[in-house]
Amino acid sequence: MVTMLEITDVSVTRNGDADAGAVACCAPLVREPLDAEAAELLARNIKALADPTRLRLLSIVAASDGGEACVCDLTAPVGLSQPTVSHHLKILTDAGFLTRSKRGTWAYYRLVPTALDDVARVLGSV
Amino acid sequence: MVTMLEITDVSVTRNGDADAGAVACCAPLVREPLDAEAAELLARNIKALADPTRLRLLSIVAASDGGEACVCDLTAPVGLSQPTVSHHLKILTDAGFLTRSKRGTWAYYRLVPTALDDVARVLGSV
DNA sequence: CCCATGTATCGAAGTCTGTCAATATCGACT
DNA sequence: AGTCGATATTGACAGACTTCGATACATGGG
Repeated sequence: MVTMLEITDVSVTRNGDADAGAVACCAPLVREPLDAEAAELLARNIKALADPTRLRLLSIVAASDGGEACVCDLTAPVGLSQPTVSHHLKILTDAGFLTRSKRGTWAYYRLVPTALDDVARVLGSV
Repeated sequence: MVTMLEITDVSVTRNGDADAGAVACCAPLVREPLDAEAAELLARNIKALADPTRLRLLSIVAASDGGEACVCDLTAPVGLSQPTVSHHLKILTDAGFLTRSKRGTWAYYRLVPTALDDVARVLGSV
């Protein structure tokens, strides 16, 4: 699918407008009760993960060659339309779990290194 | 709210009917791509956590005296009606994050020790 | 036996979510 | 310019979710 191409443009879009990947906001959740605001914030991040398609997208991107994948590589594995995949990728990017870097006509998505670990750290007590 | 009472009935309900707390189903998510079935299962568990009220309920229960709390102790902190709180507690119980033990007219909820850690382990790569 | 209390269930209203087809946008190549 | 290919956005629709009031289901006490 992806032809050889010299890398010209590398505009990395962290997140269009939504809240940053400030996931590791708080203590391990079982340590002390969350106030309403912290709960709202954490829930918004977890909600981005609470979908089977998005979980698969994350794992596919992570396992892809070079740690990145374009939309065209992702539609077939999850078996959904291109707009739907783009929509899910936007949600994951806005939540801070993915970065988007456009090269030519392709948009390459890549895992944000610590984002998932941060959520894991808040949930778990280990 | 809770009067002293001799412990007679201790019928522990792990989960009424839904899937067990088989959260730690799979590898760390970024290790290898999830198949559709594993993603569906994991997403269902994460979805139970993807709500601010439920996150607060979990943390309040965890921080409660004796590690357990009844519904009457939980409605006030989250500021929602009793049916709504019961509903959220059922979702958390069905997902395997809480256990329900009824003593007298009260229903006491308690954290399932490793449930949250299991989810954290699947998400994180640490 | 009846009542009071704590909890669960039911039904409904409003909102949010996942999905697609259609369309717009952007970049590359001729 | 013109076209083609990859991606994003829009509009629409069905289904799920959150919440509540009303009600039913226990259980313990008079």
